[in-house]
Amino acid sequence: MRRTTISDVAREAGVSTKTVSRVFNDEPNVTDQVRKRVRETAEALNYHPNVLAQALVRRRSHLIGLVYENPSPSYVVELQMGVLERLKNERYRLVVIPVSSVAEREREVVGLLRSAALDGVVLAPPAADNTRILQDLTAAGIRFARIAPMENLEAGPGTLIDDVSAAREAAQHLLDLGHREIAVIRGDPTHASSVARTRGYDQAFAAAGVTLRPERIKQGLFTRDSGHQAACELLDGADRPTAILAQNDDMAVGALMAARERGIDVPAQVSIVGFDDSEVSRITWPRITTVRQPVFEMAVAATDMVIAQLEDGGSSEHRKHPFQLLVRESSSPPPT
Amino acid sequence: MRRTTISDVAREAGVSTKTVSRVFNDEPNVTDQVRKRVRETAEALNYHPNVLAQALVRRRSHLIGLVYENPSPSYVVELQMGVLERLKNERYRLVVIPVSSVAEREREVVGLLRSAALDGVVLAPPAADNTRILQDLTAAGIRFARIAPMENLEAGPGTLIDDVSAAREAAQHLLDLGHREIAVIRGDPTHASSVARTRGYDQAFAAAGVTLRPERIKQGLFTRDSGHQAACELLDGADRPTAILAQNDDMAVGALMAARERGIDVPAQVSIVGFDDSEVSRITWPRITTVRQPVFEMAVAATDMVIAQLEDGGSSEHRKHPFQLLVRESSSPPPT
DNA sequence: CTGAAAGCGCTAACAA
DNA sequence: TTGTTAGCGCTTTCAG
Repeated sequence: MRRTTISDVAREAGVSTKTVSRVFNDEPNVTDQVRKRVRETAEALNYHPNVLAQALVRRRSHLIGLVYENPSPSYVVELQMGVLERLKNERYRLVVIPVSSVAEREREVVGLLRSAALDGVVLAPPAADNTRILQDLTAAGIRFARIAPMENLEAGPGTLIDDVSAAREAAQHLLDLGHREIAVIRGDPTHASSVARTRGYDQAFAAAGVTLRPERIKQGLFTRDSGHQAACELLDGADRPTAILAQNDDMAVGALMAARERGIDVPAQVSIVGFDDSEVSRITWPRITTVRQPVFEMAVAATDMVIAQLEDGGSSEHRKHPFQLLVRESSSPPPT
Repeated sequence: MRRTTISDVAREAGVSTKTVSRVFNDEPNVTDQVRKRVRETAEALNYHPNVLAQALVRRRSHLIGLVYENPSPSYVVELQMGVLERLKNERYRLVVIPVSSVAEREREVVGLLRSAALDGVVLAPPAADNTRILQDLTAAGIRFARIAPMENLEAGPGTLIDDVSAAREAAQHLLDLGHREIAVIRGDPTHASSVARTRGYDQAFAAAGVTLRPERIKQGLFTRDSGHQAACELLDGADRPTAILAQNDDMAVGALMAARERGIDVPAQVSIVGFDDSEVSRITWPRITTVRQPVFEMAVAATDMVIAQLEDGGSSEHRKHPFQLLVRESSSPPPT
């Protein structure tokens, strides 16, 4: 049993295929009478246009990709929900493209996207900063918009945030509380935001005349496990810091768990500050002081940019998003 | 600047399009010499096969959908990661299809899937139990596999779990600890698992001769907020239960937060037991006692079933997955 | 207002 | 081993 095609309907309704096409695409120049007859025969024959054939001839798959590298599930979830929010009530569908290591696979990524026939993609960090990927995408004619790009800003539109200032405020918060024995858990160094956040922290420390001890700077990977691991080392060390600055909330949660395992009270003995305002930062106890990144809204905006390019050329302007320090229960003055 | 097509390559390499096609599809009957020449001209012309044209003629889009209704983000995340895990190193791509209300939109869902040209779909509850959707899917020739179906088991393959027994064990755990003043927060009644879990609870209560007070049975929606809301009512009521059984972990987390807001110690004053072993159940404090559902593995298995049907007909056998009671820090004997 | 013919870019079937 | 012919199911001319 073959699927019914447009010709079946045309034959049955006694019209040409073009007329059926017109009816299904709400084009003018068809009498209401014919329109009705076509609709009815289509219904009777259980006809549904073959979207692949449409896609081929229209050169549009109506597929939009979301490219991400997965260190932090909560970040990805918000991103994805944002994209889906914008795609709701649109003809476009979301194809999820997880990439194990953008840095290593930059050569393959665009092939991956091409083989999915994507009309456009939303690029999360660190793909958003990868020069090679941006070039290849442009060459392949795949529209894109970026989440929080920090480099190659002229390469295409994106949703910007001021990671440096946001990080500075997070560090300043701890300094204001009186902390001086501060430790830092950095994120994946291949993510530009990690570099930016480090710079922001450093600006705050420099302005306050505080110098971090080298052994108090730990390298994480934006994952909870890496945060846990780093925190273990920090908390088991000879003299424990009074505060930990983690470059995202997942690592902050890892640090919180490490403290809990050791019976170290947060925030009384150690303050913890995260970054992002991920879902997880709100369900732990104590809830984690963090800097809100409007990830959801940024994803909505980026998707909007992709659609705009697809529909009407679209401008390539960036959009700037605000951050906000959220002081919660995981930070307090250092123990006296 | 047009995209290069297979004919461009054929002309340039002095062969027929079919030969180029053979080369790109690794078919036999092409001399190595020709093969090489074709590869080189393709490279020089920057040729990439148009996957939409391939899809049209092969009647295969290589797109697999994941259909879900979103009450619990942590559940969806695990599901999606499972699907992606199985799709890794496959030609298939994942299209995410969130559905606001399966019950209300059952008529539209298959149209939605058809318009995405999906080869197959993984159906999460409650779509997995929707008779109409299963029928339409079969009629449309879209392969599917289901996550934890509870009804229409003969309609197609799925990954089964024994929700009733799992729920019984969760309830039994509280009874064994000595609890008698137990409250229940139910999940969305349109999900069959909610009904099954209720039955499991009831079996345990009946066997122990315990009768729940009607006002201690609250209706939730599987969301954290709904769990929070229900717990507020339970904890503010005249006489507080000594234990709360929530039908998933998100609602359990909501209950935990409600207890915390009121300064009620968990588990000393109130025990809380969840369901699913979601990520969130492990990062709260206390960690939540729950019943592990191997959601990730089930998603892998379901995806496997879809691919099997697509590749080689595939059997339509169900696969059974085990559950496991995980006793953690949120449950203890009732206060004396 | 309607339809015939010519593709979109590819592969299947068959012939050479 | 290679090429020719005919589609896949739709839309786009452009003529009527």
